[in-house]
Amino acid sequence: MDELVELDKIKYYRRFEAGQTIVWSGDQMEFVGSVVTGIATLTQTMEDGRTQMVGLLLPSDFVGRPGRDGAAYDVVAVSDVVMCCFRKRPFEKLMAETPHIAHRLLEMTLDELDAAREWMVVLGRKTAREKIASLLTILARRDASLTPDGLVRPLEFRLPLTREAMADYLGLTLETVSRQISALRKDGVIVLQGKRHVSVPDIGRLMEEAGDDSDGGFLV
Amino acid sequence: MDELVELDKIKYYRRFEAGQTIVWSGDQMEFVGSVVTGIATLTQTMEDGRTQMVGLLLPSDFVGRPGRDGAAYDVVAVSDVVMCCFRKRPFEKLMAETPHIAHRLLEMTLDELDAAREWMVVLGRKTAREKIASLLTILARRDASLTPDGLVRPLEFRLPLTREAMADYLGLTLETVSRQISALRKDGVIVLQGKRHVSVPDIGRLMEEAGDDSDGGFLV
DNA sequence: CGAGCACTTGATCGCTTTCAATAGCTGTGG
DNA sequence: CCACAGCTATTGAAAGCGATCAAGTGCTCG
Repeated sequence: MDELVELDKIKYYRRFEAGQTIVWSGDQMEFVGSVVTGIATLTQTMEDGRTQMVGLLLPSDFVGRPGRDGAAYDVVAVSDVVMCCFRKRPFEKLMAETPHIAHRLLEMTLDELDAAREWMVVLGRKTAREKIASLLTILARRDASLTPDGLVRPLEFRLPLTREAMADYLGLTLETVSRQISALRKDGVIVLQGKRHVSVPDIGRLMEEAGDDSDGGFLV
Repeated sequence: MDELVELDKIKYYRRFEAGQTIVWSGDQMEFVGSVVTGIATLTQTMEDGRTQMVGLLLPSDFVGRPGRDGAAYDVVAVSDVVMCCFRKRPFEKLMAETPHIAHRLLEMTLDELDAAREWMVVLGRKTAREKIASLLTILARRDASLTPDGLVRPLEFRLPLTREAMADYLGLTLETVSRQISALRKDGVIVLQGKRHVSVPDIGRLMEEAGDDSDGGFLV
């Protein structure tokens, strides 16, 4: 794997604090990279201040658009974030020379496109309650897939996002997010320990609430 | 350009009638290709029948996911459609051998991803009126970019979608679409000749209504 | 202890949906 | 030629869901 050696030579790490903007929309991007630890968001803001999250970056997710100069969206660190970065020009050069990297990038971009389209259904057609359940399902799945041993029961995870960030992801207001989370808790779909720790007694139930065709309680 | 010759060898054309489903979600896809003439949509349907369009395929747009077996969405011909197809296996083989094709495909996928994210803002944060104006802006822009001479004024185009298809694109009901189109017409933002022919006296005005930061009346 | 922040909860408003009736168009068959 | 079915689109009235406005709670950190 020669290309990994080559990638190693040009990689470096950067650390960002929670709340810090990693990239400003419209700016030149001098690097591409991937999230190592922490959570970041991709957001678009309209002139009047309405904002919509268009991507949620969890560890292992790629950031940047090889071949494009400007950043299309703000990238904001939600928690403290460590990123593995490659300077853009050397990375693009390497990409041009190593087909394997381009292929891998295409795969990842297709995955992102699928995720974006899945999210369009959530935004366009789901109720507030279904939106919340959908987000929780995704977070639960991502969390479980990162746990090496596979199926952890009972399913528990920490909410990485504030109510406002969830609202921006879901096209809702933070008040509605809060109300729907309370409602799911009252109905026993989720159990909260504090404001940020969620446990899901029955993932199948949660997926039903999300309106997805789950018909099974298993992940992945 | 050797790869074009190779592509030529494996390409063929298929014709689909308006209303016909080109690909069923979940089915194996035996080809990839691109739209030559006509309009098709990518849609996702929930079990209870709610449907959301997640892509609009105009001439030159690519269809298919190299490296993936199943189709993720229904592809439906809105008008009569002619597609240029390549059998999937030979195409993938060619792609593996010719880095240029993989690069081109990555470019196109990044474009689609941008379009999907732009649409997430529309779905999540815009009002019904802004949604309609956004769709009309996109159609006007696509239409103009296809006209070889560039800037055609006055801006006129045929609406390729039914009210219901627009509703599915915008996450609205067809009644709301109808009402908002009527409202934009009453306010002079657009002029209708019949139900399907639109002319836009002032594209800047339309873009303002879309809530986008236009600050200029020029296209592209 | 008080300021600041994230969150919750309540009351009301209004936009979009829902339900329903009607119009216009096209094609078919008596 | 007209009647009628079937489809697309428009319009009206009423209902409902989420937004908005407004307190108030609980936690952390100075």
